Amino acid sequence: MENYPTIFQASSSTPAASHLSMLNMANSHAGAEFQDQKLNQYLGLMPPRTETPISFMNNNIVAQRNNLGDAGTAEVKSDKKYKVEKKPRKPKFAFQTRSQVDILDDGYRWRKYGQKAVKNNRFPRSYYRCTHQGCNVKKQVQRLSKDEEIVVTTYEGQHSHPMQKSMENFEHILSQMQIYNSC
DNA sequence: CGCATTTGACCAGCGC
DNA sequence: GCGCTGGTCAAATGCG
Repeated sequence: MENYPTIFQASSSTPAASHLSMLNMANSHAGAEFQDQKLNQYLGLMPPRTETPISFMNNNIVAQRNNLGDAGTAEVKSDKKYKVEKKPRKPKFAFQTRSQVDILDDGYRWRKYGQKAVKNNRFPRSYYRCTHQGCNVKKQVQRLSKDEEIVVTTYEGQHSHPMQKSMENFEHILSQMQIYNSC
């Protein structure tokens, strides 16, 4: 399995706290300052396969990215029906959250299009696509086998539309993160 | 009825 | 070349 970087480690130990609006920071034009100035800067310039965590916001939240490239928008059609992305692929952003539930409400609507068993993991990986027309943002959701409270959500692409839910969720998540990080 | 989910099949990439 | 694995498709099914 590819080792996607973990952008955030957050906690939402109750289902009611599973809103993750901060995802928008890394994937849309919603305009959080640190997205452009810090996150993109770091993420765009990280050397290949760098494992060094980069801290921002506070010392307990790390951002990492592998070098998947950013020229991956080109797609080719195989001789059959499948659309296959060329490599290098789009940048991916992984969020690691501690949650009882797999489905994190990040303010966007997602449609599940696949599920696969993962090697060395007793939990399947689920594949989701943003249902907004023209927006082909994808995400994968996977629960860790060694710690089944940890849910890794991997985002690919940028939303081309505003999120459909209010930013209240974001504040809620931020407070959750602060609680988590103070532990 | 419309939309979301499930699930088996298919395809591509990679390592051996 | 072959097998394994990840990613996607699409028909069937479920649900409000």
